[in-house]
Amino acid sequence: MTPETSTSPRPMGHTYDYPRPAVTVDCVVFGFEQTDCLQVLLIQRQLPPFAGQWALPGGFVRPDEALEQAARRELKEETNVTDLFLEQLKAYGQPHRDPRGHTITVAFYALVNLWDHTIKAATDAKQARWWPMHNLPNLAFDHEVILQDAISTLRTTIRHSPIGFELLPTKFTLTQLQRLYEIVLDQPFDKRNFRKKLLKLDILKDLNEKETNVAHRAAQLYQFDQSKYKDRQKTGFNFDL
Amino acid sequence: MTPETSTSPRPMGHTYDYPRPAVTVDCVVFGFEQTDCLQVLLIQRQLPPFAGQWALPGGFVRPDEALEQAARRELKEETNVTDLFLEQLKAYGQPHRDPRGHTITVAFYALVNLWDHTIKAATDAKQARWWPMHNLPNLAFDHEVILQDAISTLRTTIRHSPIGFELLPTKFTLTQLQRLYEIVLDQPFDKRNFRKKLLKLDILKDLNEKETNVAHRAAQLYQFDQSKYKDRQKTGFNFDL
DNA sequence: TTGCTATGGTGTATTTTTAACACTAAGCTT
DNA sequence: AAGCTTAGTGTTAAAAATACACCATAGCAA
Repeated sequence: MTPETSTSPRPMGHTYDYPRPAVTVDCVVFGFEQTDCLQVLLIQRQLPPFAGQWALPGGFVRPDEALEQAARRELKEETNVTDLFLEQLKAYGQPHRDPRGHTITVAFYALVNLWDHTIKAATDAKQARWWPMHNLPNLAFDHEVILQDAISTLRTTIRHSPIGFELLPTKFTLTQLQRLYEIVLDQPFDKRNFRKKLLKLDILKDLNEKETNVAHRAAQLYQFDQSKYKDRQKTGFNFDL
Repeated sequence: MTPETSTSPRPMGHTYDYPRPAVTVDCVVFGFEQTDCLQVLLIQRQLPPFAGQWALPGGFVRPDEALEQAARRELKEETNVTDLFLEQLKAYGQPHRDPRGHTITVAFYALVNLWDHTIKAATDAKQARWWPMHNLPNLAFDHEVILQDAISTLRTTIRHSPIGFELLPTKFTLTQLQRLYEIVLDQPFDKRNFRKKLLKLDILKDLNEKETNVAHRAAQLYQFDQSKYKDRQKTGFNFDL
């Protein structure tokens, strides 16, 4: 979400020779669940404008704070999520996107895996919860636009760069990986071809370890091998799934 | 470039409850010349900080001005370039990137064709000129970083989306197009394969018209056909050169 | 213990795409 | 008329993408 007006104690004014827009950061946080759907983390606004409406987590950039740092801080404050994959999406600066006045927001998108991270909803007076992509509430500000841009960027990026693993537990099966791609790209893949292709990339480490507690044949577990990936990159190789 | 401090008459102060970073836009303008090299448009700073140094054209975002609009305005003011292809690159907000204080810049990259546009250098007190990519001067602020990011984005984007045509005259030959790709991607292409691939995409209009005033066999002229391209897109087709 | 259910895991044949490669054609210059 | 310079064209071999169906194994229930 974008600026609050009265959360912290009111300091004295800050004066500049020329008018300045306000600057915020907002985060589109994607999560993936075995429920087989992509989810987005939203918070419910407590204060006007758009009080009661759902919005992207975010807030003001502080003095001398880097943009990414601001995004991580706000995410921690509002949703208690830390150590996630975070990448800049785009800056949005339409003059009337915030009814309180000219506000520029720098949007980020983030990927978390819901196995390792448990989101503590409702910190402060703000409620945070996951929403399935298919069934989103109305969003405050221009956050619908930002969210759509984020999905579109996620789709493009996941095909050209191995970021999908960020949405899975460290140890995963090839079927889980395939599901993830099918859901994000909304497109089915052939099981045999998918496995062939991925194993041929030679960026997965076979853990010689199997799933447990499943009511069927246990699947082999794999792990994304970052160092293998970097080696392969040097040899002019493309991920391109 | 980034903020000036004393260009316009000094208005009275503007006061806010919380401190705000300054917000600017900067543009990486790419041009392509038959000299067979990619060029970047830079301006020479007249005022401190970094007076005398070369920098990306840019400046403050005005109140209630959209980001892209600000970028276009600054480009026109500083270099007299209008009507160009302009796309947002990234926002840069490292706290000390501007010695005058916390300043966030939203960078854009632009493509112009040097046949149709003639850049009027030296408007105002600022000098503007094209620099070949291989031989750039030192740049002010963090503009080297921005420029490198822009090239890298240009390389990626030109391979997946038909933006290369923006750097060529409306009517061009297949050889010119191939040169452009070779220079931007710094990679040779096989003449026959390149032509086959491009013609097969079916997004070029054969103009039934030939080059003139050349000291050798005249080449066929083509034009990028945007409507054909959009039709093809609908059929789930990828540019992917 | 048997068999039912659910998911894991594997290979081959066909088509499509990519890559490598060299000569003739045409227009202008001298 | 010869020579220079760039335009324009087709084939073959290798690699990659696609389409497709059955047996294996673990847990659970009868």
